[in-house]
Amino acid sequence: MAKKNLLSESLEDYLEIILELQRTKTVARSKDIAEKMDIKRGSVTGMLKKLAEKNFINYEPYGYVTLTPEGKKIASEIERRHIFLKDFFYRILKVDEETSDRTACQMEHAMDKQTFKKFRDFIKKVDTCPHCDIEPITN
Amino acid sequence: MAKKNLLSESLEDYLEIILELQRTKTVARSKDIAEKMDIKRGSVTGMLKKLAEKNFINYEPYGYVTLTPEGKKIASEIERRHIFLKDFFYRILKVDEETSDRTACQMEHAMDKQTFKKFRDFIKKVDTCPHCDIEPITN
DNA sequence: ATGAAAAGTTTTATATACCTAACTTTTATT
DNA sequence: AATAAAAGTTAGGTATATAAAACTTTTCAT
Repeated sequence: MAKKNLLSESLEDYLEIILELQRTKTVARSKDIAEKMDIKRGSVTGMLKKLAEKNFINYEPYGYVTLTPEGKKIASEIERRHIFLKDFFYRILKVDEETSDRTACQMEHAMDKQTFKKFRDFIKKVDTCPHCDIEPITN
Repeated sequence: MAKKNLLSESLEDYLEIILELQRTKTVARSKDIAEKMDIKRGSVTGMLKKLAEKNFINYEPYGYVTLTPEGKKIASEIERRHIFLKDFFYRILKVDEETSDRTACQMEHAMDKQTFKKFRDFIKKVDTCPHCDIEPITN
């Protein structure tokens, strides 16, 4: 059985970005979400309503957005994956930064919890293993 | 700049499945595509029309479906990725087969050509390196 | 050769996630 | 306090990918 996520990839991205904005700007504003995602402000409102309905954010019209505990949990998990994957592509595989970021953003939604853990443990082991001195990858 | 694919993930999946059906059943039938993808027959028709319009398949109403050279090229690439990724999850990470298959299916669309090549080369190297004897992963 | 079953198609409808443009609320300036 | 600018919302519209159900074409058994 496919273990279906509660949230679409897109909604997970919103949570991730809201978390990031909370940290860097103290508060998440609709305009900044729109800018980060390169979409229009109007599109954000509807998605915030969905997230509020599912209880992942606190949202009042014209107010600021904050993550609920459940929202924060998911956002943190996605963010951790993003950071790990981007580092893997950028530092280990020597993919350029922009591509590393974009690819991480795609892949962070693709694995279930257990699979991602196995993946991360595997990469970490290889990365830190003194015998596994993988040659720098060349183009 | 995001190097945008010509095809959506969904359309790429259709091509991959058509290729597989061509091999296993000689010919790709609408019904079998629907079954493989767990969708309804009616939904297949519209997607086949799109693929035909973009010149990735040969399609005549009520006829059989075949891949054009361009379609075959893409289908083969996606299939290669699928096989590699599934094997990585299943054999190397010891993820169960169904999950390995599903995760491969998600990830096969996430990386651009160059990034995938680097990923594959990295995994291959670790997998065949006599010093990199990664302990079997335990749950 | 006919009629039923199977396969394929069409039409209408749904959900998701966007956009545009007009409108409202908030904020900031004077 | 008035008002202009900025931020946010709303309403209507688009594209993608699906479903349901009626309809058409093809295939197959007799």
